[in-house]
Amino acid sequence: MIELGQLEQLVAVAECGTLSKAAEQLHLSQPALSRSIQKLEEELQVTLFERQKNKLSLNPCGELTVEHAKKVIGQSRDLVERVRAFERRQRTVSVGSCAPAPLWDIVPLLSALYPEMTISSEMKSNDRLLQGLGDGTYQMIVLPEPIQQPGIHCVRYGEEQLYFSLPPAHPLSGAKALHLKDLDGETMLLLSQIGFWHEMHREKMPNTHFLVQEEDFAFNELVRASALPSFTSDLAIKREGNASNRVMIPILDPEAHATFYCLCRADEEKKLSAFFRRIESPAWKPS
Amino acid sequence: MIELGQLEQLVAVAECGTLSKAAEQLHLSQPALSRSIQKLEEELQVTLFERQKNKLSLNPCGELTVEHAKKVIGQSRDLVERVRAFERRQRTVSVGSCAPAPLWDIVPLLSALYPEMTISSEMKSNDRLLQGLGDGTYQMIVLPEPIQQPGIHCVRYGEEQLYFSLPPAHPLSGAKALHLKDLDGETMLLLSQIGFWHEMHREKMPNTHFLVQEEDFAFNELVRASALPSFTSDLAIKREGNASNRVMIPILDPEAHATFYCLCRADEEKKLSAFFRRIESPAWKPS
DNA sequence: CACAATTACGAGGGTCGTAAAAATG
DNA sequence: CATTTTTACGACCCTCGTAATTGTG
Repeated sequence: MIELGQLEQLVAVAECGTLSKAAEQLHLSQPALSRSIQKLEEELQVTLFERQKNKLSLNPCGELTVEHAKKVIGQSRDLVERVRAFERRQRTVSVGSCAPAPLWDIVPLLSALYPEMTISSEMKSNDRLLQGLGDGTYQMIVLPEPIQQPGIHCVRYGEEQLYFSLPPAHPLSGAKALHLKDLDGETMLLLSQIGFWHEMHREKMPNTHFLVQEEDFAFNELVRASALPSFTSDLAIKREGNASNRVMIPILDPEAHATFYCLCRADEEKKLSAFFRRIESPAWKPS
Repeated sequence: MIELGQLEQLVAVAECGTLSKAAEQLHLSQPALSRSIQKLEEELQVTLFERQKNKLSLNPCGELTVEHAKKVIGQSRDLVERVRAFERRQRTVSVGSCAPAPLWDIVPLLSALYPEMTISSEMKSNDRLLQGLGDGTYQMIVLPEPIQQPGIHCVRYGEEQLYFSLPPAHPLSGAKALHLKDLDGETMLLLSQIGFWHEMHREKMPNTHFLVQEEDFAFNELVRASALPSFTSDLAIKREGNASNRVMIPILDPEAHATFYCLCRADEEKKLSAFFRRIESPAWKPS
């Protein structure tokens, strides 16, 4: 039986041009490679090289063999890649979310419920999420609205309320509640990884100058150190505590309030049943 | 590195359902196969089977692997096949002819000129021959007419004259020459392997009842033992001598005279140059 | 004389088979 | 108790590397 190792050796010789160089590349002694090639020719019952005592060069038959060998080798590499990728996917739950807050609870919860699984998560636009749910990129997605579709399982997850985070010296820091337009036109700090909330900011506060921060740490430092207004939410406050020297003022616009829904494909609902049972139970509250 | 042998073993286990049966099929002890499979899983870094102490069954990942393994194995078999076929073709000259007589000389001549080559020959219709010359099935063909085409090399080879072979007792056995229609309507012996001559018989002797013989030996026996008229030709007479107790009478119809031409693709003319030089030399005569 | 391929030969590793163990229906 | 898988162990074959040979530019 012909073996992949032999084909690799043949290709190496073909590409190096000489046995010695190929042997070096293959971490093999040159005599060993010489024998291997001879054995390959024996098993194929075909001579692949022109022998000129001192030189070895592919004959037409050898060139054809190399050509096919590359295909076979490529396909075998492909096999390994695909199988490993498949296995990895079997062992991972991919979650896509429209906003960061739901992931704060969902990822740890999934980790706890499926300890042998890898949990991967990312944020994307609603469109991308739905598409990814369909094509298998995600096993579960979080949207700010319910989807009623055959083949899709949809469960209400929780809510999030947006707040302004103002320094006490701000003129509006005494207000009980505000609208988005009340601060429109000012300069505000904003995190970049906030998912679908970005749309709202663009639409309802078109005149605001946002200083967008990529990093969580940098954002928090600026919030503490500067007098610039920024955003937060009930979930963020629960998670990180009240930022020192900041006043949190709820935002009255309906767009500043989100209700999140967890969706998965109906044919994968069973695998995630433990998760859905948990978030559907009366005891469940986003912490 | 993963090897084809391991993939074959995997496929065998998948198809046999059990290690023992697969081991038997592979002419291998069952423990050895058990280890090989384990090693494959190790190298893939993936478990392929569900282990139930007593039973071994493919998991989804294993099924995927088997699927791809079959492809790789198939492609490697294909490699061997193609390479061997290519090598065989490198070492053979395939000749196609419209009639048997030219091959009597051409095949031995090619064998003598190219002693390291295998000469293969067969008879086909003119259409098939031309097609086969184009697609590489034949390196050379023999037609009863010249072809003037760019990319095709065409050389006159020789001629053949058809004769009636009559028993002395036949009413026409005294004639100096005859036409085909003179014997139309009688019962005649005919060889099956006569190439394009068949068309002529069908067209010019539509009322004749032909007793077609598949075998050369049977035909000759019947010619000797019976009083049935048959055909022969100048080339056949030169080759086999005058059949005892038969009168050979030339046939006057132009269709009973053939001029043969040897054709090859212009891009292969060089390989066959020795042959063409020979048949173009003034000394050449079909023996 | 450096470099390339082949042949010879001894050592080491890997794979095989036999034997034994564990588990199942 | 027959069947199946896995582990243990010793033997053997195969391939490797070193060394030597031959041939070339």
